[in-house]
Amino acid sequence: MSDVAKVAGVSHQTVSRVVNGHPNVREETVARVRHAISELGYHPNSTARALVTRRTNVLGALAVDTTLFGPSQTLAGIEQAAREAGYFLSIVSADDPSPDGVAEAMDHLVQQSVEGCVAIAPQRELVHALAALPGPRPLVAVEGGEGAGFPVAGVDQEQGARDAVRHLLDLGHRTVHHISGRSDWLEAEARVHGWREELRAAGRTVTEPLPGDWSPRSGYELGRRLAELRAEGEEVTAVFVANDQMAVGVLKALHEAGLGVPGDVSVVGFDDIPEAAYLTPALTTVAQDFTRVGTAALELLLGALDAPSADAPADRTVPAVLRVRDSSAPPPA
Amino acid sequence: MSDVAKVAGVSHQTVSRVVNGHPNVREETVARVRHAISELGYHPNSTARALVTRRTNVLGALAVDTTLFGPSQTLAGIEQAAREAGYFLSIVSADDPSPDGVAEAMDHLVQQSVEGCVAIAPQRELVHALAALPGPRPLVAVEGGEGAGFPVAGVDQEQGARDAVRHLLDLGHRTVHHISGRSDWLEAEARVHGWREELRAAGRTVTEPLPGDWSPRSGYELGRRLAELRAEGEEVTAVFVANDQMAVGVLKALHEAGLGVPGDVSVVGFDDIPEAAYLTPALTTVAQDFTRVGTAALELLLGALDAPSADAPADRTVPAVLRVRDSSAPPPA
DNA sequence: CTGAAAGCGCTTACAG
DNA sequence: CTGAAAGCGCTTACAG
Repeated sequence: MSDVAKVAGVSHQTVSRVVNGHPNVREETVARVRHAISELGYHPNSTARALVTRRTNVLGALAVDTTLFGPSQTLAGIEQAAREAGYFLSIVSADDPSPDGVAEAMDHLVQQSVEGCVAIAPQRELVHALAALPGPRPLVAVEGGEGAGFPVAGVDQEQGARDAVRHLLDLGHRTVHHISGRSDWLEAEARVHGWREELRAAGRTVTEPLPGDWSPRSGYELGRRLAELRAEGEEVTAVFVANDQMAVGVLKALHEAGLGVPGDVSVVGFDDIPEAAYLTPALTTVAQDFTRVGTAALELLLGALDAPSADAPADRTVPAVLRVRDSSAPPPA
Repeated sequence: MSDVAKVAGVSHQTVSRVVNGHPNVREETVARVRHAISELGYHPNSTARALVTRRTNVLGALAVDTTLFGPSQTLAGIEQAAREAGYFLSIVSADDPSPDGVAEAMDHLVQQSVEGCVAIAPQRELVHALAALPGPRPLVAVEGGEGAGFPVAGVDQEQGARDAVRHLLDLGHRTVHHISGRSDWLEAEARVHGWREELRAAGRTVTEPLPGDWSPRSGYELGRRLAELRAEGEEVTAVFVANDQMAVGVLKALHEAGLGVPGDVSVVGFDDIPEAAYLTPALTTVAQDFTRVGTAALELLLGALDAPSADAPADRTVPAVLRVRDSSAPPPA
């Protein structure tokens, strides 16, 4: 900056003024300074600026298992929103949702003096660990479940699950089986809950959920189990699968068992991954708008940054939307 | 820090010494300082430190379309490797590979004073834009293609493609059709090249590649085209599809056309997405180890950081590995 | 083993 | 409209 000042023949604070667009600088001076800046290829040192303004302009993001579709999409949404708001985004992943793992990850963010943080926190354990930590504040959670002391942005999982079940019931199925996600995930729990409640509200039998782990493999195994149940005489005509990846496995298992979808069994997934519409049969599923969730989370964070004292910031819930395709139909006559 | 010094009854630079683990501090002093630190919940200000050491400890990552499996996996690999190396990772995405879009994204990184940058640069245009930019340096590219002036880490796309074709040829197919990826992507080009060369080396007919765009939808459309070609009398017994998502669409199109896989047509994909093994039939594909690519990219960057003068840093190539499953078999008799 | 001094590159009042 | 001064919170030689 002092080099620029020298070349332009002004003091370094005049340079600062033009860099920061302050008024009260003669036009000709501005021009001279700008010229010197581009001539020297000068870039303001963000570190020095941050030191004096006490604003780093960086936000932190805690990411989890990005091999999963949802988390990786959400992260992209957050990044985009952060950049639009003029912030830098520093990410750290927590492969390990234990208190220690989370503490280490958050410490990384704290060390960096982030101004705030959004945590993708789909697991119950992770949310608890986050709440217990001094960590960076303000903090907003994505898919985190309420009551942990920070605002939450997420998709209305329960509504999505209810819509899926209702769709199947409307088709004429007497009940709907469920293959659930990892039990430590809040989303898995919310979908189980929505599924169960919709069934109860309709006065239908509620079977035991088959516990999956989100992976195609577990979907496959549980799909086989479903076929066995059917072979044993249980009425299995429809299944709501907690995510599309498992649904892929279910489709395969059912096919191998000689069961037609949707002829014998209807299948509904969750997520609407890009492949969903091109599976055989095209998968009926519940779409989540992860980009909107990311944007909503960032709005919440920005709000907290603007008004740190505001108590009880409202959560943000994005609706889930059912997309009916070819894997669901009326039950066999 | 001065508060800590006061509480511990030492000067602030002694505090600095214990924080930075310098030798030559009396044990008892260290203990007193540590005590004061934890009592006050003190965290060193990374900004102030960065200002004086001239090291921000942050690395930048340029990400592209993270809805795609590969890029999002690679990013995760980079993040992990960066953290292990003690760096922070700031990400910025370039949805737009044009010079302007890239310039804006890289500028964001420059403003942040990153010490180096790894760019996921799968498109030719993006690589050129990167090379033309003053941008942050050192810079290493992932999947970027050589000759742009910075080291590159990536999977051996050509070898992967050749392996896929060889596998099909060994099965007895006379030739192999190809559904390619987005033509502006270097990986798409490398796979086309590998496919073509392997066919040529074996003296087989090289058909015109069918140009896809990576999406399941384009796979579906091109799969239909393939079925038409076959109906018109062309010998279509095997197809190498440039990624698994398109292969999903191809499988659907073939199925709808009444063509069996692998009975009538063998299909081989690329990527080995989690769903691949659970499609019907389980997809033979070429796996890429994105985590290793991310790690390799970071090693390259760290090397460049250590020895900025080292000329012609070697590129790093990770082998692709063919995974034979159920979608490939000998041609119909 | 420990402290006084200088300085990293900026911005923010304060003068003029 | 513009400059001299102080200070953000650290680290790095330099003394002692």
